[in-house]
Amino acid sequence: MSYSIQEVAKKMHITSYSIRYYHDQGMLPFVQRDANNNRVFNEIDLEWLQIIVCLRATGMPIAEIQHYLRLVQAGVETVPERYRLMKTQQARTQAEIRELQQHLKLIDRKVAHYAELLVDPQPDSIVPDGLAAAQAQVSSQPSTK
Amino acid sequence: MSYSIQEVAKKMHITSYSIRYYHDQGMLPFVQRDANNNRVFNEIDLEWLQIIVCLRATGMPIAEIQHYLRLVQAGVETVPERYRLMKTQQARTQAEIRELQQHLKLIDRKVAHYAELLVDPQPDSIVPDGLAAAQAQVSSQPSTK
DNA sequence: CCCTTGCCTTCTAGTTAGTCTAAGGTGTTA
DNA sequence: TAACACCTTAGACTAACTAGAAGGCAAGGG
Repeated sequence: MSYSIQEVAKKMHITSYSIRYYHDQGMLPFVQRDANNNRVFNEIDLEWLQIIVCLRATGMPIAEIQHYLRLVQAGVETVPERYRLMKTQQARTQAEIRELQQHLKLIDRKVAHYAELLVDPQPDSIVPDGLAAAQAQVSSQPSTK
Repeated sequence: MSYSIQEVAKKMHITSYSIRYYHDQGMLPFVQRDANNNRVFNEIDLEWLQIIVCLRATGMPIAEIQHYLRLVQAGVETVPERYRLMKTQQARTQAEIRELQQHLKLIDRKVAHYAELLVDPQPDSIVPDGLAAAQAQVSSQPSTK
């Protein structure tokens, strides 16, 4: 099976712009062209793109992905470095998930707070968002340390 | 208590560049200056910055954070919109976490695969990274669709 | 008193990773 | 034969930082 750039874009949930960008950066070295110079993607290209999308989404910079690609193409003697690279990425992603979960807690609190206010509106209450307090501060001493 | 920009940067795990950037964008409206024109941050500013960092880390664009800030400053009648905004951000963050967990699975598989290769090296085996297969494809038919 | 160190300032330029527009080619359908 | 849909490239634009240059101010040491 072969696919057009738009089909691939839809399949991968990214834009065709990004795919062209990755291709321009040499990250899709096996993409073919048809008689009209259009890019033609096959299963292998999709597999590669899947990895690129995964690594990008988990925060790996383009340059590092390019390096990884070169390692894979270089053959089995680069397996140790590939292993280290993936281990690092694994740790990075786990950390990122934990961080997001922390941030989510704050958002959950905000949601709960606003839900409460919606049910039981406080007439301009005390310290709701840390902003009522802020405005109190503004009108108090100028506090030049 | 009041803090210098570097102290705040350390506390919040962001750079002083980012803090100045947020301040320049009007997102820290209560930051004071000392006699030397240096920025002086207090607890309220830290609270605000905490929210900014949280919303940015969970993917909210600067413009939307600015909008949220304006809502908070506008008073209680904006609580319904603030609620909707935070609900959206909550959903966005939950989706992002799920997505990262999916991507992590692929990374886990790569790690496991390389770990196996390290213990039991396959002499340039079949379809390890989707690249041995790719190179096979290259040397086969040019496939101009 | 001067000099260095260190932290701050503003302004400006550069970076990353896309994202989009313009101008144009090709192929299918009405 | 024209309209439409799809592709192409080159290059401009964007968001959100990120960094460098040039300089102010205060503390401390010789």
